[in-house]
Amino acid sequence: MRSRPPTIKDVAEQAGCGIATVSRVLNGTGSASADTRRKVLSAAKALGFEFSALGRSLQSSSTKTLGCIVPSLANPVFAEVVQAAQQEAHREGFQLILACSEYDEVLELQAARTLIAKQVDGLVLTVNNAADSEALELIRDRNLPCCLVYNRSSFGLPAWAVDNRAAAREVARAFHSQGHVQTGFLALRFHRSDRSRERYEGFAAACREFGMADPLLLEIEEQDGTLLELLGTLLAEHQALTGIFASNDFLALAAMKAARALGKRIPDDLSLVGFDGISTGLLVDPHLATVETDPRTMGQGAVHSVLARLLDRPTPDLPSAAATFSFRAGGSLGPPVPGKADGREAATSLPSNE
Amino acid sequence: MRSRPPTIKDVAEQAGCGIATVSRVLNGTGSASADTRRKVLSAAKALGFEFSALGRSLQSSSTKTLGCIVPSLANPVFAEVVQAAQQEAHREGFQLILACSEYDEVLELQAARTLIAKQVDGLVLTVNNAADSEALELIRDRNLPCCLVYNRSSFGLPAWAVDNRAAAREVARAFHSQGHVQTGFLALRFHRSDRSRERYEGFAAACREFGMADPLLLEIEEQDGTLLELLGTLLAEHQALTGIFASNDFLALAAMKAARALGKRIPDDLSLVGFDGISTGLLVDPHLATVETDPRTMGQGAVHSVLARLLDRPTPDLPSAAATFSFRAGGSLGPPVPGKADGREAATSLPSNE
DNA sequence: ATGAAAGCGCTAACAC
DNA sequence: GTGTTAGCGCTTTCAT
Repeated sequence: MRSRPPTIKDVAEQAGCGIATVSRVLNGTGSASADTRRKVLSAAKALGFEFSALGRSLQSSSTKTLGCIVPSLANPVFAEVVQAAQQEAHREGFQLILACSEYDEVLELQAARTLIAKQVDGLVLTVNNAADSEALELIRDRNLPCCLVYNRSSFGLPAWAVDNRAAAREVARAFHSQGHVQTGFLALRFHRSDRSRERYEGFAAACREFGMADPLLLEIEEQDGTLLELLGTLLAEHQALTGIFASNDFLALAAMKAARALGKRIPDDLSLVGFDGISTGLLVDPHLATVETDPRTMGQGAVHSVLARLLDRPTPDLPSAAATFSFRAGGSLGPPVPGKADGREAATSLPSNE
Repeated sequence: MRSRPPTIKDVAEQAGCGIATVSRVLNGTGSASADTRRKVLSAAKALGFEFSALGRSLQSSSTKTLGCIVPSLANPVFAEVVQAAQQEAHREGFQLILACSEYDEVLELQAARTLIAKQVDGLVLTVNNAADSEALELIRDRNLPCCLVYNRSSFGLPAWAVDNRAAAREVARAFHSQGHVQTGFLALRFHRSDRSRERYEGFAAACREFGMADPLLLEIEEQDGTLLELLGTLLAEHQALTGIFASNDFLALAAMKAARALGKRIPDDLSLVGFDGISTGLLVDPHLATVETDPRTMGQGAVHSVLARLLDRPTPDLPSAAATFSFRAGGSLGPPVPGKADGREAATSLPSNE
């Protein structure tokens, strides 16, 4: 049986004094005679007493807790965001309550409600669609300190975000300078991610700007289970494309795998560019060309912004748009090589040596 | 300015009734006249009232919150564990407070303390060294519902763990059946992870059993920054090894990259086997041979175990040792090919087609 | 220096 | 059917 944890009252009793004295001594606030102090201290130790954050929070109306909502931890980008956010919060004595929206707006709203009910002091979150998120609306209405991550600012909330359109333009520029004309944009859960759509729109606009063909939008709804097969089918249907920009690195890597299964050489038969800059992209051969972002800085920055508001500190500077990403070239991005792709011949080519 | 959120008292006042009535109506407990009900409901809506979990928890001494401690979210295995744990907790109406120990026992203990102070109803965690974790001791002393993940049972706590020794034995068996004799065990943060040590010990014992040479222990302390260089040096120093078992997949993939940079062909010049079964291992070419585990099942199961104890439900069955992993062969594991490794020649070999 | 008491938001036992 | 009240653990006046 779990015996009720000792309370301040138990300590007071054991020490033979009032609860106020215990509070004062243990918190180092107010004064006490050396004798009382000793008695309180030893009583507390004997009982294994620790303050309950509950009573304290109720009293102070501050839980020292931040809510954190991300779509999923399966994407390493969000795992890193959360990890960094947790660390930064911890440094300031705050805990993190984690919720995953699973790319679902209903869950997202529900999570926001729950966290608000738990009286979190602030929130850090990536929403599915910042422009019309009920969760954000709720938070804004409650006037709760909050910062977005990887979403562009919305509802007047601060945001640590990547400039998706500018980044996508760099990708288009890179494809163009390598001589690509027919490209595709590969997206997973397109309608459930404003990031993905911004990347597509920026890419399409830039392709036009550089005189390339409009990129083909290749949407995928399913999850990992059959992902490789779906990609295989998709790639087989669009042999004319010489380059594909994927909405994130994981998808790009999967596409690379699927393309290889089709006998395609990367980048000769098909160039691939991802988005995010996850470390795995550097472990494959050739490495994945991508838009590198910095999830750690984002997560940390977002917490910092929230805490600044909470603790009345100067608001931290948001990074300039240009500083939110950097393009990683080479590897899976090269000039298109004319001629029919063939698995056997491809196999005799030298692997890139980067 | 953020105005104080409305309390039950505000609603009672607005509805012209007592707070108990409000509580009864809004909680659907007890009865009320249709008229009162209507007034309360509309008052609550008008005020945007939501119960504060704080007052409720203080009263019920249950926070509907679970603590979760993992070493890091950088390892996808733990990211998945946490994600699954969060989902399972959510299904039962529980939230998750997340803490990362960063492979540090001090942080681990501190996290446990904080979570206990926050009055979490239970804990799910992976500790650095289960056998002598002060955090576990604390939790055990408090008699708090708790379940370990990826650690073997310790302090009498239930555990959803992989049978590291048995799994490592399968790895040794695989190496042996391919004709390997001189192998190495590559470990990151060896002394900070009982999992890693168990894998090594099981591997070493099994190598002996199969008549192979004792595996060379290759330890690495540093983090990612210079990881590839360190690995390159290490591999260059141990050219005699034909096979390496890495303590986790990420490390194995990094080793693969480093080996290639040295001009080694995988698996001809060097066979590699990882541990965990992260999805990335299937995206590289050749795929990574590894011990597949199921982090989602582990995370979910652990929460389930804790909740069972919390809600007085029958204790779920832990998986049998043999069911905690499965060996994935092929790909980066093949027979050792005699002859000096050379980058140029290696380049002309056919890539594996799995 | 220290104790008594109010009050944070809520639920439940008890009156009426 | 509904209001009053005690009490969950704590901090903080306010007396003494």
